[in-house]
Amino acid sequence: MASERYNPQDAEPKWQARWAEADVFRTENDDDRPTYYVLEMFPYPSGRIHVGHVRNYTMGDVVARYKRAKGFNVLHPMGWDAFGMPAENAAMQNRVHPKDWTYENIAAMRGQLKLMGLSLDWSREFATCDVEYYAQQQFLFLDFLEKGLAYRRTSKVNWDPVDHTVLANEQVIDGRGWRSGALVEQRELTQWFFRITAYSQDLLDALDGLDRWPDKVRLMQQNWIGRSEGLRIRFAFETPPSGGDTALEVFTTRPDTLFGASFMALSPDHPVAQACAKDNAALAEFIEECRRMGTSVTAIETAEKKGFDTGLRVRHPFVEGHTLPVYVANFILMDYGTGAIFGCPGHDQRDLDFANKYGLPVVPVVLPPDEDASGFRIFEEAYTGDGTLINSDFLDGLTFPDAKEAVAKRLEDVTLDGSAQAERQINFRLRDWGVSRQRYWGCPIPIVHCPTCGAVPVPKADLPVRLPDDIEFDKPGNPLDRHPTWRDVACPQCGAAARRETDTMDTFVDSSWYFARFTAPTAETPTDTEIVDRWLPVDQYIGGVEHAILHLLYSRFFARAMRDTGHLKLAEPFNALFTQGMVTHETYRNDAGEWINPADVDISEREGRRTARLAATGEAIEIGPIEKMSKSKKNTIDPSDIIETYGADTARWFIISDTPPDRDIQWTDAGVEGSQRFLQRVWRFITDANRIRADFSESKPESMDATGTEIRKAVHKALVAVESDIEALAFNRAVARIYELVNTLMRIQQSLDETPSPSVRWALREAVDYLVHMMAPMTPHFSEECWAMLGQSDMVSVRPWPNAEPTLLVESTITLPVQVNGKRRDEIVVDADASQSDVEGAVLALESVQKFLDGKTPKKVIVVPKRIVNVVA
RNA sequence: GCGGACGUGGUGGAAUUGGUAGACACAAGGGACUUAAAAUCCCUCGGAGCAAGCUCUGUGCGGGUUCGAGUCCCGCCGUCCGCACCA
Repeated sequence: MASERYNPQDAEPKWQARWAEADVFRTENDDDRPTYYVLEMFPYPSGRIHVGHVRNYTMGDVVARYKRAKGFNVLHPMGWDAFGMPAENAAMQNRVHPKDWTYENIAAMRGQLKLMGLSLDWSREFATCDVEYYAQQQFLFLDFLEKGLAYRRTSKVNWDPVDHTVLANEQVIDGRGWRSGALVEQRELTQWFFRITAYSQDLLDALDGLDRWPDKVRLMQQNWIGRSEGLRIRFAFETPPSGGDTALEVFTTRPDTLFGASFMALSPDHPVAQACAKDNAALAEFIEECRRMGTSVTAIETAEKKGFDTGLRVRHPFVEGHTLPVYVANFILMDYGTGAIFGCPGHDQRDLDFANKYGLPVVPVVLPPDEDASGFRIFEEAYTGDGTLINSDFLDGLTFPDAKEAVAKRLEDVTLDGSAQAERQINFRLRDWGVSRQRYWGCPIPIVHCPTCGAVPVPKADLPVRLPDDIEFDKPGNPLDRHPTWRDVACPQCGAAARRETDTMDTFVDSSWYFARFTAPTAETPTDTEIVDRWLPVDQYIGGVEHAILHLLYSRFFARAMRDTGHLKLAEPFNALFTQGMVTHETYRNDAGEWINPADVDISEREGRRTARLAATGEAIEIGPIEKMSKSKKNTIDPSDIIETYGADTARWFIISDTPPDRDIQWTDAGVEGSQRFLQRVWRFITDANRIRADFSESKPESMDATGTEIRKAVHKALVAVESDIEALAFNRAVARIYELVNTLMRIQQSLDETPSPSVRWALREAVDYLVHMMAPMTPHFSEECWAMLGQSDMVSVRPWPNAEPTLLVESTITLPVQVNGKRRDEIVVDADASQSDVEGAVLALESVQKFLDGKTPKKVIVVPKRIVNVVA
């Protein structure tokens, strides 16, 4: 029976096996065709794939399959971002080795991904925890070290005293460790850094050239890099502090407000503050208090501006005899600028709050354009806008850019202790990237610490530094520190007893260059320079917007650092970036307020009213808001369940339908079932068409009849539309085009008589052929099954994309809407090449237009060729 | 606080970038087929007015530019996101 249903449970494993057998998705590096590298952000092997992965990898696969059909040599690899804390947490909780846990998860997830029918070159697969990969990363580290792009210094860190580890700022919640809940301490630790700031300006400038990145991401990176131009000014101390410098340096972007300065403020960590605290117990206590306050968001928002007068005073650079008090203040950051500011209360809100609290003078020096100088006062609100200078001696009357320039010029020429009192400076918010982690499950930093030679790089001949397998997780902290033998080595330089560096690298390092490694995953060096330059930059990178800053910025840094160490030739790794939206789902709760998984809920809808019940017991369930899928709200869907029930193609089709791929998509059962129904509908259509279509060997009739032409026009127009939609990653529009085409074709097919003409039969053959091709990137198994049904012996996955015939895309006549006074009143069919005056004449003759003109002559007739006609009465 | 994005039927969303608003889909309602269900097919579906062709109205709100505005400009309202004591 030809009307059998399409059965994905049989078809999908069959085609997956056929693809694997023929090895059709293996990519060779030496191939004459143009290259196309499409990459989706590789997953962390948590154990199960989630629907977000399905969305991400389906989008990439559509592009990969489409580009392959378009004649490109496509690189579409997959790997695993496999180092990281969850493996160690699992080790502590379940007494499994992080390595076993990780590789088992990878095996499970690889199996799940294979069920999706992705056209991946699995021969290039690797995990970042493979020693072959992290060994190469250690080479890179040594090369960076040699170039000064990696270095070591002490730095303040958030230290969790219970877990014995450093925490990132995001892992500190209200001053406590996110896992342990312990009060976080500030500790000075010696840490390894990558000198990302060496490229601050370049990373910023090059954003302009990334015109195929979302503006949003570029802007976020721009803000993150945070360039500001200003002046570094030295204020002479009236009486220098003990052992300190003779002048205090500050950075400011508002040198124009210098005459409004009424105090100086130091960070509690500023050397001068530290020095003063030595003989001032009260100040030492104040500094301690500032430290305890913490860095959490709420602490910062609610904290009162507080200060402590050190008793020191500095001289105003322009006003002879005028001195300013020096405070230590809790709102000054040590790691921005110089860790010291001059406070101008009139034009900075924080400075104003501070000045009001401590009774310091408030002198307005910038007058808003619409204010009168004599009446202008500042009380509770600082004026931060534009204006002209007042109360400022030689600056009076200048606009504020001019004033900035005037101050800079004058201070550059004034000397203080033999050097200029000020210099222009560009400051960045971006800081060097601390990569040390006190963790086991990461890439070991290839360094040996020798009591005499210091930090000595492990010679390249001795690489890799392998992670030892025999470790214990019985105590918190880094097990490498407690390993009985691993850390004890001879110094590579002097041979004396020395210790290995036990810190491992931040896992963001692993993901900063994996895209390069995919081009030659077994090379003896980090990259094969010959091959990597052929593939990079990645033509299309696809992933979540949550990586807009860190991962993408680090990767851009790595490309530059790898270029400067000879591993690459380019600076920008990703030519085009696409950030996909999240997957959301309704939430459900029972009477007790517990979250319920969608799989356990039955939904019914009558007269627009939706109700939910627990499938097992019939208990009423409350339907909550639609939210991002999360374990905590239990509103997750397991892709494996969906694939088992409906097949991968249904899941793939659903996830790219309807919603634009950069927006959040709502997962609904109804939507999935709709996708399933559509595939069955196409199956029926092709089955029916197959009965009446012409044989593939039959030649094209000399001339097409009207119905044949109608079919062909619909098909060829859909083809070019689908092409441009896929090129634009507008998969939802491509899907809508295909729906439209199938509707049209089915309508025509239903109206055919018993024995259609040769033209129609031939057109129908072409129609199903093209339809199968158009759907193949989205629903590959289904398309193969259709292709086989049409009697083809090869696979549609290796077939070229069909060509549209230009003559079928143009119409000889067009339908123009006719407006009278901007309102649509009628439409008119005209020749495509009709002259404007012909169109105008025809429109004015229309009865509908006459009716609205009411015998009068129109003032004006606007004819927009091939668009619209508007009659102005 | 600073920066940015968005607002279209019951729902997801189209709209060739200033030219027929609501393509396509989901949901809902009605009908056909069936002993029945599933599956499938047909019809209706922004609002108001008449049975219907038809008319008016309609893209968060208020103005403006234009022959013509979902699209451009100004001012509000709302939602979401990023950064945040950055001098």
